[in-house]
Amino acid sequence: MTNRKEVAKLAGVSEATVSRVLNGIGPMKESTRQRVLQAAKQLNYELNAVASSFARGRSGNLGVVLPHVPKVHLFSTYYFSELLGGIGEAVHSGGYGLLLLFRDPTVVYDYVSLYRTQRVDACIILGSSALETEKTAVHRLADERLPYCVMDQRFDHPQLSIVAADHEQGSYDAVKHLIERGYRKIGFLNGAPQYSNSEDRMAGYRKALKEAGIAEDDTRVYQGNYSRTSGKKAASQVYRDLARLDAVFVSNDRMAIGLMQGLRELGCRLPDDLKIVAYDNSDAASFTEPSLTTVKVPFYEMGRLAADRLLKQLAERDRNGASAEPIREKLRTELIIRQSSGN
Amino acid sequence: MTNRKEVAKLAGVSEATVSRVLNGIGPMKESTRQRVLQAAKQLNYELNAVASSFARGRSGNLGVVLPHVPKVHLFSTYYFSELLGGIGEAVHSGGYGLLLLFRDPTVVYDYVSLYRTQRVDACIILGSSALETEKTAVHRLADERLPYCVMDQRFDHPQLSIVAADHEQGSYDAVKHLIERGYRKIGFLNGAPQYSNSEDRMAGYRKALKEAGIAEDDTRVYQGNYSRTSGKKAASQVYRDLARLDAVFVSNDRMAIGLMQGLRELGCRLPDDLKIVAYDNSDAASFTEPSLTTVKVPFYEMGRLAADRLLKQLAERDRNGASAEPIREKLRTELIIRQSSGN
DNA sequence: TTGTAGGCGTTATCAG
DNA sequence: CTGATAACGCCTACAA
Repeated sequence: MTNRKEVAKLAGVSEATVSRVLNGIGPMKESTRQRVLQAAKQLNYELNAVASSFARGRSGNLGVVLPHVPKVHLFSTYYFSELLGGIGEAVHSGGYGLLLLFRDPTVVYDYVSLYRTQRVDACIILGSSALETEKTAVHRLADERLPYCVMDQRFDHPQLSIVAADHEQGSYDAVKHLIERGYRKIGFLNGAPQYSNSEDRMAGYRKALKEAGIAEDDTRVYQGNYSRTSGKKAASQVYRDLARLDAVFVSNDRMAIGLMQGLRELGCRLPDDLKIVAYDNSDAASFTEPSLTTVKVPFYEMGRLAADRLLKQLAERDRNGASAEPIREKLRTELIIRQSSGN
Repeated sequence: MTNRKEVAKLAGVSEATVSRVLNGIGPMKESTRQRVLQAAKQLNYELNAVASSFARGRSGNLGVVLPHVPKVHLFSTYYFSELLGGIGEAVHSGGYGLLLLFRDPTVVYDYVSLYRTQRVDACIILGSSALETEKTAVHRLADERLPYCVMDQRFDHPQLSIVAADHEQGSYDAVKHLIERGYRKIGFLNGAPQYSNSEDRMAGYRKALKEAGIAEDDTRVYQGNYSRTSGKKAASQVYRDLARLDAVFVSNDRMAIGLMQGLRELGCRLPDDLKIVAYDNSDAASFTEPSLTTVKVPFYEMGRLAADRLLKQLAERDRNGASAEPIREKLRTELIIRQSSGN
């Protein structure tokens, strides 16, 4: 492995000059620059990223923490893949590395350790939940004023860094759409309760009902876990309650797809027998039969935004040592009307 | 940032001993071990990964090179997300880091540079094509005997490291299935030609026709690029040729979905008017209407296999300096029969 | 504009 | 079983 010393020798300059040229730092004579570049090329030399990181005390990586979800191919999920794509774009164009960090389900995760071991300069936490251990772990990050961002999970504390979508509003819009079309017996198939996500949807659902003067009815609320399978499982309950339901609001497209499959197998005709509004606007939403009326969430943009902000914080910190202000962003959703809601 | 020296002092041992304890290397007295562990915990000390990498001369990362595909959210693609998931699983359980490397479309990529800069110890190349520049870049990796693996792209040279699926066989099976059901006018909507992938499918298609004594007819071959949009575009041509077609074999599910959407908009009834066999067995295949008969490809396993092999090579190399044997694997596909082929 | 030199936190080799 | 010590390759004041 050819190193800086050899290049310096060949170019007839000091090692420091080699570094300056390759990092484009400080003023230098063009002729020197050329000589160094020439020598580097001739020797096939490039900066050793690990050594640079070491000397600089920064890894140059942004970490993305991924949850462990049993039996699910995480990346093949619209939610995660879009978030990751957005993050990737920002990280790439910011010149950082993107390090994927897989959570081990058996271990209490210590985010701070990622920084202590210097594997990342900042990190984005996906699939975070409201579990107590999780909450303390995130608080620890905030206490240490480390650059981090939690994705789409609300905590009560206003000083935590979070990029999220406004799921209460999104859900409200979805349910209101059904109400406006004249449906009043509206069920709700929600996802796993440990995400604030799910609570927010519930809040939006309730708000819309209340506003329309429709009494809530817990027996119309079904519980899934965002998987297609859970949607399919819910089908039998929904089918049983069909007489008491005009429509169902479903917390994501995957569950809605499962639900529709299940209902159809039970002999339902959709959307005639039941109107459905789903959530996410994944690719699949446009080609199910009937196509899904659904709430579009800008996951890609959320990922990009979070990463952009973090990189800016890092740059700022390197410039003047400023410690990070919390990132607080809540993005808007948009209702996409298709056939499943009876149009 | 607390470092080894402080821990050594607190534990009353040398720095070397601290390292040995934390790396679990060599024999040591249990009491010493405990003292060191105790001190480390008390000081909140953990090994600095960057410093370790530096001293060891290995980054501890496996890189995954991602192609740039304009206007496509790469991760939201069944193909890439499954591959990535498999790679992730292997890398994670192997204790390595997973570094995502985004190709810049404007730059000729030099894979060797990834190793020279020490950003990765090994890498997996996704979305590789048969372009000349790509071929030389990969050959360079092989010449340098670096640990790498190309995913699902065949090159003529038998010494290159590749994990692939047997797409010729898969395509053959698909077309044969149609022939066995009595269809003889079989079209083919293929993906972008710069992937060996696509050639192989073509070969399988031809082989099946030939074996059944069906004359080839180039006017029944349509060109897409694996995107849904391209499938939808092809719909008008296919529709025009409908009288000369019993069935179409489509190179992936996404295009098939686009094709079906397009055909339906033109007034086709599926599968009555046209039988379709697709490729990939993505999640969507089971909930399109009609559901897709398709060729299942073990992308996840392919990713895992490639990563596993590379990690083994790295371990081997660290143990005895052995330089890597090329990885050569071709995995089997499986035909999944659903409704779109007329069942 | 360029050179000198100290330091970054480990690993690994070699003694003891 | 443990300690001392020389790398590792680069960055960055500071000096010239």
